[in-house]
Amino acid sequence: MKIGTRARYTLRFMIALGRLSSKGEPVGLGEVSRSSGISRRYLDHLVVPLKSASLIRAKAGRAGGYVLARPADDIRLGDIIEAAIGPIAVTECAVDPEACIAAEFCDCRELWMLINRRITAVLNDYTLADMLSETWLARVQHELRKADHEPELARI
Amino acid sequence: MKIGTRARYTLRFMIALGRLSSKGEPVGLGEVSRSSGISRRYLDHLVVPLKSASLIRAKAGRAGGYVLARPADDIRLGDIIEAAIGPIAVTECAVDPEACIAAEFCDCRELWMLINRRITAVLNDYTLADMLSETWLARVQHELRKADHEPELARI
DNA sequence: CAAAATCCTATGAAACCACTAGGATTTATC
DNA sequence: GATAAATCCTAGTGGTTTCATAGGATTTTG
Repeated sequence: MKIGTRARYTLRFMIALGRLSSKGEPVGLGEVSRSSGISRRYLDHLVVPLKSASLIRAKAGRAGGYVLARPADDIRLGDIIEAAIGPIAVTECAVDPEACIAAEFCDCRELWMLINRRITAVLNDYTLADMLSETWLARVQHELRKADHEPELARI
Repeated sequence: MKIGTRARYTLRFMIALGRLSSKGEPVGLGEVSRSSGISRRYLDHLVVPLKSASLIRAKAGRAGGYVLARPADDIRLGDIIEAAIGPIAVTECAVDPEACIAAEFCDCRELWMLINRRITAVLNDYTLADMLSETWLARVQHELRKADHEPELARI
């Protein structure tokens, strides 16, 4: 039930890239490394699946680097996470009904499916642009309060 | 982002126990093993944290076994899962604000918190009694359709 | 006492994760 | 065309966690 550093760092990378490449100029991994605190060598890895998924574009050679392949508001957080670690599937059976070997014993499948949906719902509701915007924090904190059933508890 | 067999088997164990011990008689692990398809030896392990969390009670010796320590409608699914694998925390920082070392770089904490809340919300909304009831499947499938924004798609 | 159960400790195999490393290739600039 | 700066490709390692089995000690009831 953990989200590993792979997914977390990948998201942080995309946020950093979104900030640094706003002018459309390629950004080198060295610069991203400095501004995100992720080791240059590790970034090398994170970048591969993002490229395969066409979320970023690379320009090789001197003065090369990476750019977002699409506008940030067209990149859902789920796209990023799935590129990093594959499809969201808290269990096999949550995603593939056939994968449930113990169907005769086990009534848990719909529960795992429900949890899976709740996670993907969050990830699909927000885009990279949302996380880059000024109002991001306020928006999520508002959502958090709704979940809490604690309406209107100002914290600023 | 996986829910391991530990948590899944523990839940299945509790469901099986709930069914078998409805009369308040202790149920042996041998019987649970047969009816749940989980190896007797492995059940031995799953049972320990459930007992520590006072979700089940053991009666040792001949004709001993386990019983639910409370009525099933007083046992939330979250209680079971947390007993099995500890607090739900998709990331450290989602649960402990201090755990975020990279706060200066990273704006992801509220996102992980939100996902964490969505998961615990499901787990706290339902009880073991819900999963034991006849209407369980229909209820969850209804929830799933709501999430889909596919209102009223009958499937029976 | 003996059977049937819980209870305790250990261990091994496998998978997964985080990260490092070396070096090949590409390409803009001089 | 050489060079520097970047991407790109392939390995591999150390550590942790997880899944599961096993042996045997202890408890308690018939």
